[in-house]
Amino acid sequence: MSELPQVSNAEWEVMKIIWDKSPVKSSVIIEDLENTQKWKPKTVQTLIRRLLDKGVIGYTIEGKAYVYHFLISENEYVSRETENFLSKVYQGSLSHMMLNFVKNNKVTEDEVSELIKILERR
Amino acid sequence: MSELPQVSNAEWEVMKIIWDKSPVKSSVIIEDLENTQKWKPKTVQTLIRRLLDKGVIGYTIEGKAYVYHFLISENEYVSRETENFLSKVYQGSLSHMMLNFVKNNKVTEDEVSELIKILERR
DNA sequence: AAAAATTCCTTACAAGTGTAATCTAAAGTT
DNA sequence: AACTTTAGATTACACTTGTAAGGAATTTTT
Repeated sequence: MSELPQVSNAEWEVMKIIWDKSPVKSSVIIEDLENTQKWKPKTVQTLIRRLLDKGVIGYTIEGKAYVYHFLISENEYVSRETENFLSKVYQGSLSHMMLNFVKNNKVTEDEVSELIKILERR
Repeated sequence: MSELPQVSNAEWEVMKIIWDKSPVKSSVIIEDLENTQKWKPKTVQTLIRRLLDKGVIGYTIEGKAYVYHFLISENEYVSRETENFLSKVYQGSLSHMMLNFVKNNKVTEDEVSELIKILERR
């Protein structure tokens, strides 16, 4: 199902926190992004609201503030983003991507051994 | 230099053709995308125009029609897109991505051997 | 209780995007 | 030369996104 709502880049930053810390109060999200992204609290609240509207997150009320949680898992989104990216840039092929990395010397010696280890341990 | 202009997804489809066939007449681009994407000729022309405005492509006049060529290489864009993607989704780490692929069984046996071959041949 | 602070909801607004249609000028056809 | 076709330029228009500010209600502080 292509039912995953779109999540913009800015919204993605909010999702990272929610995936990480869910359930989480907005104050925590706001503080985090105020530091890491220099976003105003109002900006963050807009992003949270949009994610609610899109049905990507939900909340329960706990005393005064809302406590947010994700409704769609990180894995679903990561998978979709990855597929989209690979098909857009590398004809959908991970090997293509790897080839390009190697060809352009974008991987260090160490990383190469790590990658091989990961692949062999499969 | 972060001077690479943004290229949207739809524009990217146009670029793929231009990178592939440059120098190329608009009629060729239009026909291609009419088939592969079901886009109207006018839509494609808009995209071409925007790429011109952004300075991603240029043209020379040849008789009646323009002949387009890229001004920024595919490699530059592929690199940037890849970096953006990795840093957004996998904390900038190719190993992370690979780990995820392996963990979620997103690679076939064959692809694994191919990847290893690519890595070893480096 | 009044004042202040917090948190959510509503509104804003420009730039970018997807997806074209219309207008205009040049070139080809009759 | 008039007519038709083609291709670029201009205009359109709604939706998304980044980036907030203003209002309202509720809670906390004094």
